[in-house]
Amino acid sequence: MEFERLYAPSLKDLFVQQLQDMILSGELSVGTKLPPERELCQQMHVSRAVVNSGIAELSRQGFVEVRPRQGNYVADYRRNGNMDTLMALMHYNGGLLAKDEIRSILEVRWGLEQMAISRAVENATDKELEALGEFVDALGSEENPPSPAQAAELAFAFHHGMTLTGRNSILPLIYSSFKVPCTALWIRFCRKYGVAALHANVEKLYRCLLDRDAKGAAAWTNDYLSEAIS
Amino acid sequence: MEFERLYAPSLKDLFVQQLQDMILSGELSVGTKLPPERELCQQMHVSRAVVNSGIAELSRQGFVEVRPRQGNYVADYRRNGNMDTLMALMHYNGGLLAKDEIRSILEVRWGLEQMAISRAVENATDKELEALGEFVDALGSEENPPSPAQAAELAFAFHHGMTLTGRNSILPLIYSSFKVPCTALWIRFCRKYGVAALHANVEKLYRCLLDRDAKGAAAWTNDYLSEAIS
DNA sequence: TCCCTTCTGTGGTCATACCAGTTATAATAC
DNA sequence: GTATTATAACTGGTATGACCACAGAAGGGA
Repeated sequence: MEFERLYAPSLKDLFVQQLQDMILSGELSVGTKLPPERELCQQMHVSRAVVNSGIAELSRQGFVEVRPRQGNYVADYRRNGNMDTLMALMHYNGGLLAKDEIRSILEVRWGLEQMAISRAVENATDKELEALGEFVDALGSEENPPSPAQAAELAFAFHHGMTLTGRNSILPLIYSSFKVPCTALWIRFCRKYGVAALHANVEKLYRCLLDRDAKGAAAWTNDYLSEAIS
Repeated sequence: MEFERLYAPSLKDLFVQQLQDMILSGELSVGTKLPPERELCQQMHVSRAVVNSGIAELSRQGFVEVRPRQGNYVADYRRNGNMDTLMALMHYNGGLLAKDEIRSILEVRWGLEQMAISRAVENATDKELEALGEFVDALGSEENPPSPAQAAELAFAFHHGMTLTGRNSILPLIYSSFKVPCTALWIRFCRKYGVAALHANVEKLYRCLLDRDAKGAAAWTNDYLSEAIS
C-alpha cells in the first residue's frame, strides 16, 4: 500500500495554473494585454490580493511582464525566461519532459559536470571525498535498497556535494537550481535501467575522484552523457 | 550632472534587508529559530502580512527555511542556495563582487560559453547571425558611443542571442538567470579597459561565428576568460 | 495650437480576520 | 503509575478589503 502525498492547492495556485495553461496552450499569445486585476477578480470570484500575488509569481516565472500603472502583458517566456520558467514548464507537463528538453538538460549538465569534476579533482580534500563516499554506499546498499526517488536524491546529493568541494561558490548554487529536472531524469533512468545501474555509474565517477583522475572522469562524463543524450 | 534612479523601498523590502543583514553578518547563525511572525510584527511595528511575505521571499532566496506550523529557521544558504541567493548576495554588497566570486562566475561562464559557442556554430542560421551583428555594430557605434551600462547590456544581448541560436531550450534560460552578475562584470570591465575593448572582444567572437570556426571561438574563450580570471 | 489642470484607472501595499495543522498539556481510562 | 485520548494554545497559510502613488487621457484655458 502506497499513498501519495496530498497537496491542497490554494486559490493563488489555481490562479497561476489557469493562466499558465492559457499561455502555454497558446490561448493567450505573447504580447497580449491581460485584463486589469480588478476585472480578473470579478470574473474569477477571488480577491485582488490573490490575483496580485499570482501575477507576481507569474512574473517571476517569466510568463507575464508587469508594467506598474499600465497593465500586465503576456511575456515571451522562451526568450526571457529563467530557471523558474523551466520549473514551471516541467510542473505543467506533470514532471515529464519532452525529448528535446531532455537533450538540452543533458547538454548543459555535460558542460557543468566537466567543470565540477575538474575543480573537485583539483581541490577536494580527502575528508570531503570520504563524506561523499557515504552517498555512494547508501546508493548501493543491499539491506536498504533505495527506491528510484531516493536513489535520485542520493545521486543529486553526491553531485551537489562534489560541486561543494570545488572551491567555486557559484557552482553549487546553479546545481541546486537544477535539482528538480536532474532528479526527474535520474528517476527516469532508474525506472529504465534499474537503481543498480545508477549506482554503478556514480561509483565509477567516485573512483575517478579518489584517484584524482581528471581525464578518466572527463571520459566518463562523455560516455555517460553522450549515451544518455541519444 | 547624473542622477541615480530612486527606489522607494517598501516595508517588506526593509524587512527582508534587515534579516539579510543579520544573517549575512553572522548575527543570526545557521539553524537558529526565528521568533514567531506575530512577535516580529510587534517588535518591528508592521503587520503580519509584511512579515509573512518577507519571510516567503527570504525562503525563495535560501536564507530561511519555513516549516509550516513549526517555525522559521535560518538556513544554510551556502549549501542550499540557488541563483536567487546569488542575486541577493550581490545586491547586499551593492553590486560589487568579491574576487573569489568573480573567479567563480567566470569559471562557470567558461563552461557555459564553450557549449553555447559549439552549439551556435553548428546550428545558427545566417539570418540569425545577421541579427546578432546589429548588437556588435551598436556596441562599436561611433555616433552613439554606449555608456558602460549600455555596452554591458548589448554584450549580454549578443551572448544571449547566441544561446538562442543553438537549439538548446535550456541554455537561454540559464543565461538569463545570469544576467545581473554578467552585466555587472562587463560594466567593471568597461570601466577598467574601456568600451572599445569590450567591442573588440565581442567582434572577435562574432567573426568566429560567421566563419563557423568552432576552434577559434573556443580558443577565444580560453584566452579571454583565463585572462580575466587572473 | 499649446500647455496646464483634473480625473480616472492601474498596479503596489498593507492591516485585519479567519483557517488549519502542530504541539504541549491536562484529563481520563486502565 | 502508565498509556491513551481530548483539549487548548500557538504557529504559519490564506483571503479580504481599503488606501496609496503614479501614468495617462480628457478637458479647459491662454
